[in-house]
Amino acid sequence: MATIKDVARDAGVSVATVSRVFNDSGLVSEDTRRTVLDVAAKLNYWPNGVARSLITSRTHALGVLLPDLAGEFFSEVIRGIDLAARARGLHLLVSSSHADTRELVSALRSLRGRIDGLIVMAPDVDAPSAIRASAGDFPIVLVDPGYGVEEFDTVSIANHEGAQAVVRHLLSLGHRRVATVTGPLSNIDAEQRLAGYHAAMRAAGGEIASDLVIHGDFSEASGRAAGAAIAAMQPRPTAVFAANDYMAAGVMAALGEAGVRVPQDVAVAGFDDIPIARYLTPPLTTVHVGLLELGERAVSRLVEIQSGRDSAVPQHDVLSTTLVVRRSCGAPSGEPLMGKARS
Amino acid sequence: MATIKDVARDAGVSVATVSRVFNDSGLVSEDTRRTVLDVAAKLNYWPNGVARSLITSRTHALGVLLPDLAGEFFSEVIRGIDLAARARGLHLLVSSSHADTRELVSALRSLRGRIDGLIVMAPDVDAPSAIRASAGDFPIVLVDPGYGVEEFDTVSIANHEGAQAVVRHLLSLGHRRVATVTGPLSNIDAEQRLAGYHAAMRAAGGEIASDLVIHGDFSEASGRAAGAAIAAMQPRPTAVFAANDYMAAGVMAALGEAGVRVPQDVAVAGFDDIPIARYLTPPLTTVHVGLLELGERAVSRLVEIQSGRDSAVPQHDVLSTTLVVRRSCGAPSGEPLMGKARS
DNA sequence: GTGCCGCGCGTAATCGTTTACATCGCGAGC
DNA sequence: GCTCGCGATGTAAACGATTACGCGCGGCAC
Repeated sequence: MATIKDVARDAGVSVATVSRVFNDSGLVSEDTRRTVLDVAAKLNYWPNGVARSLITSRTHALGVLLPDLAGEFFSEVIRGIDLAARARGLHLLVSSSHADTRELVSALRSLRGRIDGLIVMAPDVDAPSAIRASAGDFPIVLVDPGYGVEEFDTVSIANHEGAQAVVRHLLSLGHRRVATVTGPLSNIDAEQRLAGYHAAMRAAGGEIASDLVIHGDFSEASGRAAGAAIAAMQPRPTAVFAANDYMAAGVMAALGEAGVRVPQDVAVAGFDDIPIARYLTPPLTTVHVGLLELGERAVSRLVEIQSGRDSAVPQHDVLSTTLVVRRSCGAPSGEPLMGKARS
Repeated sequence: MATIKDVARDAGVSVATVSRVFNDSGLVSEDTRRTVLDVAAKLNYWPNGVARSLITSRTHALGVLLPDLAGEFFSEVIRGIDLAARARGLHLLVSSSHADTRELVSALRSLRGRIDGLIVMAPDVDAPSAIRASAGDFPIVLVDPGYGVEEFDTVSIANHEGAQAVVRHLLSLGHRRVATVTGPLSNIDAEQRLAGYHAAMRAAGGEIASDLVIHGDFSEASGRAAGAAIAAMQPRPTAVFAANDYMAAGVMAALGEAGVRVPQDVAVAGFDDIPIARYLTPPLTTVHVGLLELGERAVSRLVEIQSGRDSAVPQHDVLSTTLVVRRSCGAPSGEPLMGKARS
């Protein structure tokens, strides 16, 4: 592969001039400029990004650490990040499936010097301190972290409000016996969504009972199990709030198999508004989370920090949610059937 | 951030020794080894990846160029790549949403020197030559490219066989009037799947008629439109093969709204077996494509080429498909309802 | 005692750029 | 005619690592 020296030699100029041509740093005559560009094209030359990064200490790449890539939740988040990064001419160095904190630390290390900033989605509670300890000197934004992470910039989801809104909606439709299927207990989203459920139930006179809280793990399978349990309960709840859409899908499938009709016999609602939610039968009432925007905000915050503006104080951005009423809860739908198709 | 020099100074050794410690290249006494490691830990030192890459010309990163990140198809492919890369200690530099070939070329350039190999999913027919012209000196694997790309290593999907198998299955259930909804004409998958449909129809005595071929664009919306059209046809086809699962979902939704029952009135089948396929109502009969394996094979081929083995001749790997019978086609299902849940 | 071997380590070149600083030539101003 | 200023270009020092090569030294064989 041709280097800057080859181009300089063939064009009869110094490497500095070639460099200046490729960096638009003016002060090079139109003639030499053209010559250099011609020679470069002939040699298929393009500046080596790594060498460039070494001297400028800018990589034009952002690191993205995710716990997983499966499912539409992560898929949408990373898509949002990609869109935002692309708009700013940044590359993405992704790394997922970090089972434990140790793996996360080793991933962090190998990113040293390769990225200008980092976006981390770390479900583990002890992750933040590990990150602080082993990260390089690049800025970091935590997406959807736990409580009380003061030291980092964060972007999170208004889980509590969203859950409250959807449960309040179910109560407003006349339901009193509203069950919930939770996510894994250690997960912060799950915890906050459960708290939102409790708050709404208390505030609006829902029935409070421990058997109405069914534990799941965010998977479709756990939703199915919960759905089967709900179908068999005596008396049966008249509504179910699942802490994410995948579990809601499982609940609906299990209810259907047990001969329980949705929404006539039991209303169902989910959380996240992943793309498939609208394609389920019946279309799922859920809480819309701007997953794309989550990524956009993380990237833009990172760029802000880098550019020096506003660097000192970590900011805590909370993404608000919107209730999306579809047919699964039995209320008149607020959304046209063909609307908002995401292709 | 501490550099190798800082560590060398504090540990009272030369930079070469520090380097040797971090590269396990033997020939360093246990005592100095320990000292160096201690000092490094104290200074939070870790070798700078960029500097390392510059001299070794190994980046331990793979580039991934995709047309898009949306939807479960791409999501699964990239997940497969990620899994395979992680298993080999490689990072992923992803870049998506390349509307045209020009954008692809500029992305390719900026990858120069930053990756050890490249995986490209380029739907455009003219892409391969553009890639060859502007790529660096790293190996390239094309995933699911068009016909006749002899110069590159490729991994593709057995579209023709898969489509033939599913259509043959519909015919074996007694259907004769089988419609198909195609993908965009320019897309190679769409073309091959349509060819497979035609081949099966001809071979097994299906009804051949041009109005049975309905054009779509792989989006759920186009599937809905096709479904509405099918519901209104006289006489109505008794089965539909949609060229991907998203369109099949749209077809089923539109049929349902038109009061046409699936599978009693019309059998429906799709292609790809994306994760949501099993959660649709009824669960979708489709052609399973090992999307994860697609990624795995691309990565392993790249690694093979790098390691020098078997470098010369481009290989063309074809991933076979499997028919997955679920309830949407009315045949006895081959899959237990709870089976194969992907979490 | 001498020569040789090999371990442990240091010196310095190198990777491909960017960029501060030096240099050169040339027209303007006096 | 001499200096000054400035635009265009070259020289060389970084950036942070890896690694070929060389060197000192202790032990062993003769």
